Amino acid sequence: MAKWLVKTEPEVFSIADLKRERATSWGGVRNYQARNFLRAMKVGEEVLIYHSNTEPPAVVGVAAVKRAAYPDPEQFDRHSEYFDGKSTQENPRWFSPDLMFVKEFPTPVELARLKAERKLKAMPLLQRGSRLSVMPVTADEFKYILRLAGA
DNA sequence: GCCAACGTTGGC
DNA sequence: GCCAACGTTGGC
Repeated sequence: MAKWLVKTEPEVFSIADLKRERATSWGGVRNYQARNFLRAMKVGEEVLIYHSNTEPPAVVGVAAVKRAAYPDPEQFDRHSEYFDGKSTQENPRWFSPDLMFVKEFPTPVELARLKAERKLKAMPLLQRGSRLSVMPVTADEFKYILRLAGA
């Protein structure tokens, strides 16, 4: 089973929102590399939730894949900011899985902390200039981050 | 198909 | 608010 990490801006959608809603469609991703990772997610796989563009940026908890990726309906909605005129029902471009809340860390693992860990230095999240919003995490990295969270 | 211009991301 | 990094767009 693969492990994953997804970024979200807490001002837009936070882990507290996910906790309250129990599950959500992880939509609006409009980057091909990230899209490919979303499509590779399988039901039951675990996903680290990362808060970006906030102070401090941090891994804040865990979700799980509830439903494998399906075409993101917003790409067909002319009034959505995620509308894509080049997508068709027959040939959708963008996909979103459903993610469900698993747990929120009592203590978030801050970006500065992740950066200080040699074992995590290969994570795309920590690469200079990486803007990838969905990425795979190795089993070791996943375990290690849970340990840093005291979870 | 190249590549400059532009927009976005996201840490700081 | 700044700006580096990167992806996308569009003229040619």
